[in-house]
Amino acid sequence: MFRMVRHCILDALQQYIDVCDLNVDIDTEIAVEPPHCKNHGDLYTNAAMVFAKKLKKPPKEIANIICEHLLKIPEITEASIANPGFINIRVNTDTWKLKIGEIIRLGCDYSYTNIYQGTTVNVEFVSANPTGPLHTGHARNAVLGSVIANLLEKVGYIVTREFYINDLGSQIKSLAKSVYLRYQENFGITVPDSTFTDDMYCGEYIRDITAALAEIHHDAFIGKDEAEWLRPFCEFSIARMMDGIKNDLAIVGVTMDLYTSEASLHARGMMDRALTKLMENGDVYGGVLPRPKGISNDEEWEELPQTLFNSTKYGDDVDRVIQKSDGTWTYFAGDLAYHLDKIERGYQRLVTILGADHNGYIKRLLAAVNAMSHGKVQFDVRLYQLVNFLENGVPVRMSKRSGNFITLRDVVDRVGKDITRYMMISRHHDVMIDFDFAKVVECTIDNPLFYVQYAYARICSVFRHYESVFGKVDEAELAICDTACITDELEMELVKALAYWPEQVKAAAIALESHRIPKHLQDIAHNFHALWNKGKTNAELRFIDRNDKESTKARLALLLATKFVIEDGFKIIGVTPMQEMR
RNA sequence: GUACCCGUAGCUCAGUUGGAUAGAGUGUCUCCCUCCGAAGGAGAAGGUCGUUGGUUCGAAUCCAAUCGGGUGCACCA
Repeated sequence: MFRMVRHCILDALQQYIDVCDLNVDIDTEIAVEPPHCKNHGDLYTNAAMVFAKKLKKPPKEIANIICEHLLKIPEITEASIANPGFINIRVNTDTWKLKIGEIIRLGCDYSYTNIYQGTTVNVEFVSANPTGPLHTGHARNAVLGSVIANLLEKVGYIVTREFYINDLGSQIKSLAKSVYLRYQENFGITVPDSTFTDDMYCGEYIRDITAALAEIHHDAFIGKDEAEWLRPFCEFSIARMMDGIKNDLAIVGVTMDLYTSEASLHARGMMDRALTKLMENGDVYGGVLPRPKGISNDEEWEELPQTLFNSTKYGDDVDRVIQKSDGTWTYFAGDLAYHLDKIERGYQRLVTILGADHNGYIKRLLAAVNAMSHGKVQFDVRLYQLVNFLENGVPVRMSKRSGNFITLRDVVDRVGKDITRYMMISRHHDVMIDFDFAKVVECTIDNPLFYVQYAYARICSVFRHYESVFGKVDEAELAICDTACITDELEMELVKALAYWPEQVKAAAIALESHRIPKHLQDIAHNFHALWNKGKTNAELRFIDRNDKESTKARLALLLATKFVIEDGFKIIGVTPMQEMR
């Protein structure tokens, strides 16, 4: 219905003007939506006013043309113009009700719109350093990334979910050293905590790695030089940490398609490739950077000549160092290499999910991708605000090194996967979340997720009741049953809400905003609960009428469609629907 | 100092990417099960969309200032 109106608008204008000159994206630039005020009809569009600006013609003239076309569509019963150029549309009731059968036939495919037709997109998310288990901040990243990936698939993208492993650098060495210290303890060598320097890791999980190491290698590395044990300890620690991270992801329902390691990029000479690529553009030069404003005057700062990327040309605040004065690569060089790797793998679009603490990093990443892909790859970085973790209103301090942090596993163990996922995505990614353990646990009843779950459980309950009266439900039969008895205002509102669902999924995908999905599910659940309660006072609206199988089937068809849409929404956000909640 | 984000009902947040009379949940008040699940529903009350200008048919939304809060600002990863 929504698409039909959009295409009709496009057709209307094509007769009078060359639409190519307008270059309008009919899916994103005009609104075709249910109006806030019901008096305005079923749908409204602002198309006439949008085009009025582009064509420099009066909105009402354009509105007239569009209305004429809309009225040629048999399903549209009314199309009128309101000041200053809104077009209000009414659609035949039977046409709305056809959606019920359509939803039952299509199931979860109902919300699929192939507007991006197989465009390839890489969604990089989590990418936690393999120096410890995932914590609460990663939980938001993981859930957000996975839902965005699901949404992109809904609009026709071919999605690769990717995790970047930072397995080079000083943090990994610190990890290996920490493991080595604990390893010694397995053989009676006491290591006081003071041996651990600030940059080392002394969480309990280090002992888990150590125990496994000692079992395999026994005391082979005791008393040996660092040069001998550092490399194997790095490799072993990373492998163990990544196993743990993969398990952590699994318990929040996240599966990656690909893990790419920084070390492998290094081994393939990707840093050099990236440097060469930028040199070809003339974006590399040797120079000296000014002292950054952010570091205090007490700190040392040497002005040394280095290899720089001219990132300011692409909107960055300052140019960035690729190679230090001693010729070694910077961390940013690794990211250049990684993003060149992604570009060369042929993705048409890249999406990266990062925590708010990376906000200073976005501009240089955008500059890098823009420069290396010659502006041909669409690149979106989504920042999410940090999760404020509270225990009865008191903020929990977390430090990765001391090992004093709440892990993702802790959260899932206490509140479960579904509540964790729902909490992490039900708010806009730009807004901070207060995640209070005590509240989340004690207020599960108040959690909006349960409101939707309850609607779903009630629907399932009706189906159980139906089967005890009329026998097994035949879904194919429901898909084609006569819906003439569906006439009540609340019933029609539910039908229209279901009809609107694919549009909402599409909009959420285009905006990369996962929080819209739970919001719309709540709206649908609300429509359903209202209808349910109306049946309490008005017996004619009850779903099951023992004396009238035909109208019972029609109402069951509506419920089945509602059930499918909730299932679809839950699938997108990765939550399991509950058949019963007793 | 500077970059990015936030500021909407007592509280927690939406607001479909500039649309019509700004909406939910929660809390307060009043009602609704002889009944398919009351973990629900109907209604009342609650607002200078931080502030001030600007852009236009039209602004919570865009722009410029400004106030308050958050997160960052390496040649470290």
